[in-house]
Amino acid sequence: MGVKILKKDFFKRPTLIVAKELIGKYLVKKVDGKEMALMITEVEAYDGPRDKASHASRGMTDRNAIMFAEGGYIYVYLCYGMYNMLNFVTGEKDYPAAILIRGVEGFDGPGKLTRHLKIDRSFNKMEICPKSGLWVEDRGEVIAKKDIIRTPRIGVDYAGEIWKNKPYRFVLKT
DNA sequence: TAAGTGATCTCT
DNA sequence: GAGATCACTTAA
Repeated sequence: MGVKILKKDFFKRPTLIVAKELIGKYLVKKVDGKEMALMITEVEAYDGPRDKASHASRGMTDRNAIMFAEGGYIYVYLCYGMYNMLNFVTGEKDYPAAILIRGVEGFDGPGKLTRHLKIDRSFNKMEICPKSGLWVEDRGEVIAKKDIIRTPRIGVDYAGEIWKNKPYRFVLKT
C-alpha cells in the first residue's frame, strides 16, 4: 500500500533477519535534487565480533567504529583504492554488525551501485533517513521466500573455512 | 587472469 | 614511517 520509510527499529533487529528483509525494499538516493529509487536485489551480512570476514573481527578501529553503533547508520568505506562500499549498520549498540548492499536493480555490484548513485565516504556515519539524502523504503512489494537465494559471501576467502562458507549472502532470483 | 588504486592496518 | 592488505571492476 503506502510507501513506508524504514526507521531505526527495522535496523536494530538481528542482522540476518534485516538482511533477508532488505531484499525487495527500495534504496532511495537523492542525486542532484532528484530521487532515485532502486529495488535492493543483493546483500551480505557481517554479523558480530567473531565474524572473521567482518572489519570488526579485530576490534574497533577508526574506520569501523560506526559498526559498533546501534542500527540505522550508514557505513561507507573505500576498497581497492577506487570503490566505495555501502553498508547499513544493524543490531544494538556495542554489537558490531552491518549489511553490505551488493546490488540493486540495474546496478549489479557494490562498487558499481555506489558509483552510479554518487555515494561516497561523506555518507559515512550518517543516519539512514531522508535528511541524509539516502534511505530505504518499503513499497509494499512482497518477495516470495523461494525467490530469495542464500549463498556464501563473495571475496572473503581470507576469513577461514568456517566463516567464508557461512550462507550470509541473500540474492533475489530473477 | 591480472592489474589498477589508495585508505587503512600492522608492524618497526 | 614502511609495507601488506583489501567486503572490487574492467579489459583482455
